[in-house]
Amino acid sequence: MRKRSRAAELRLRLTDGFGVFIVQSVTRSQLAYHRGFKSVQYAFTELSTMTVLSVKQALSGAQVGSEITVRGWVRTRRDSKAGLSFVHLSDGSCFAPIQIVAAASLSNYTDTVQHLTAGCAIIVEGLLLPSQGKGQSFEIQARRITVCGWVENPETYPIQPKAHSLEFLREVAHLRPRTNLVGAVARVRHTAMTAIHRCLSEQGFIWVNTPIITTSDAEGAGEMFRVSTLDLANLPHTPSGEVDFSKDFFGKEAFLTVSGQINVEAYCLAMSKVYTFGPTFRAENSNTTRHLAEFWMVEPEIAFADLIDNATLAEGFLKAIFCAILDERSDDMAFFAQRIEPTSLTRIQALVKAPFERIEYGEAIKILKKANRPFTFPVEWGIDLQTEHERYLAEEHIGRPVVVMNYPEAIKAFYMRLNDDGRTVAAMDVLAPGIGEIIGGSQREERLDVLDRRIAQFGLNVADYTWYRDLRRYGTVPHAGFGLGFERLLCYICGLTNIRDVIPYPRAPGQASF
RNA sequence: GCCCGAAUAGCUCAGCUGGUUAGAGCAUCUGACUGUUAAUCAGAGGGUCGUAGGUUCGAGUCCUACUUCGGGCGCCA
Repeated sequence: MRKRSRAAELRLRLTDGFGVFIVQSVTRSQLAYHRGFKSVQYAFTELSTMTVLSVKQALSGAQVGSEITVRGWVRTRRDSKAGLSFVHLSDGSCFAPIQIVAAASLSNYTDTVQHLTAGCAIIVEGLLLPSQGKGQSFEIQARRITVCGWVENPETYPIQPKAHSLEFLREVAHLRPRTNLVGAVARVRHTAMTAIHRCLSEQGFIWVNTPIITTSDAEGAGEMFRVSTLDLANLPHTPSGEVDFSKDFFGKEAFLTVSGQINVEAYCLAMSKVYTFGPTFRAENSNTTRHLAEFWMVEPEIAFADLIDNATLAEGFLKAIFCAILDERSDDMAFFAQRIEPTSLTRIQALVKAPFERIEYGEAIKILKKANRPFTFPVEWGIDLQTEHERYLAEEHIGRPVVVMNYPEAIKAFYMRLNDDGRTVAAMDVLAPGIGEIIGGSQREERLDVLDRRIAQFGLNVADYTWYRDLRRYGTVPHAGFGLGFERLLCYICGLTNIRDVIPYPRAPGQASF
């Protein structure tokens, strides 16, 4: 490695607003990269004495009366020929932009400030003051405004200060985080993800990083994406004409995971309370507003637990996430309630207060039979609930999320525990209005003999489940868990109806741009 | 995979049973005005009406195919 000259480094000191020094190294090549941007170099060198605040920190008012610096992207500019321009600046740290008051006396007022358009990246130094106008509590009286990056053609910049269609925003996935909506989703997504880790960790759960690549094609949760380094144009074959996967990278067929559950069960039967949380891949040709080919799933698994414990865990878990959103993202939630779905805020406020409705599958069937309405799919004990049935239960009959438990054994996975009635398994689904199934889980079959019968009954090869069966041979215990579709949860929280709007870069059949 | 719908300016849309030069709001540019709040007012620029065929004296409008997007259903989280 080439020895890097210390002299080639320019050390920059920035405060982050809490008085903590950040020392940042900028190499010669980085400076060369910025050679065309004089203003950037200028800003870097001048920043050493400035207090850099996020918009969120600035709007808190804690540093009112101080000279501060904020950096971000212009949302709107309004001019006053009387000698003022108002620039709304956003940096993603909170929902609200901060208002920059730019006086005509600024040296670059006419040639720069008056040409700022939506999307321009700027650095603003000035005095943080209580606002003289209505609509915001604090604003910055600019002393200096430096343009970091212009918008090369304002006429074609896609993000304008107006309502865009969600369909259009999906086409500009790289710029849509600059909108109110997608910015709010990004913050809520982060908060929900952080809350999941925090809430589980506080209850003693261990986060287990189950593999993304699996050689088990027996996970049974759907079509899988193949992982291979074989040359597709020149596949090796066995004497019998099959593709010879022994020549492949892993020496056998490999896929992207469709669930971490099987793997996390092993850690559950050692660590007691565990969860896995990561990306999950399904190669199903699903074209709906609630399916993605790549999505994130959190799967808690608890030992010495039954289905009731599982449902209780799921309820407390969802409520903890909702509470965190209400506590930490009230600004974004107010926006969703105002512009996206009026009930998005009130429904999760109500939900954290009331116990979840829990009904037996058999009871759900009775309710659906009594429903005074025609269903496309006839209702009979033994059927799997269709979307229309789930919607009726969650949206009309109950009016809020509902846990349906103990489904017929024939329609659920082999690993779910067979109930004493012999015809149902200890499975549960949490159904949310507008979204449908948000959680699917079960108590797992811990009895080896019953598990073996189930494997045979489902026509599965017992040899594929050697290590899974070991867990039942060596110190088996009742255990249970569930999977929560993270993006479906976000849809419910934000009141958005298309799952492609709550993940930064959605992957779906025929769709993997960006 | 199945069914339905849509495609007109940078964006959101209007454009009637086919008929002269395809409109509006926002955005952009110019000007006026104002401690403004997705400001307001006046003006200007901006279009191969998704693509390719067809019907017709004449197609943004009707027909066919294709492409892309959206919605519903199935599979599921």
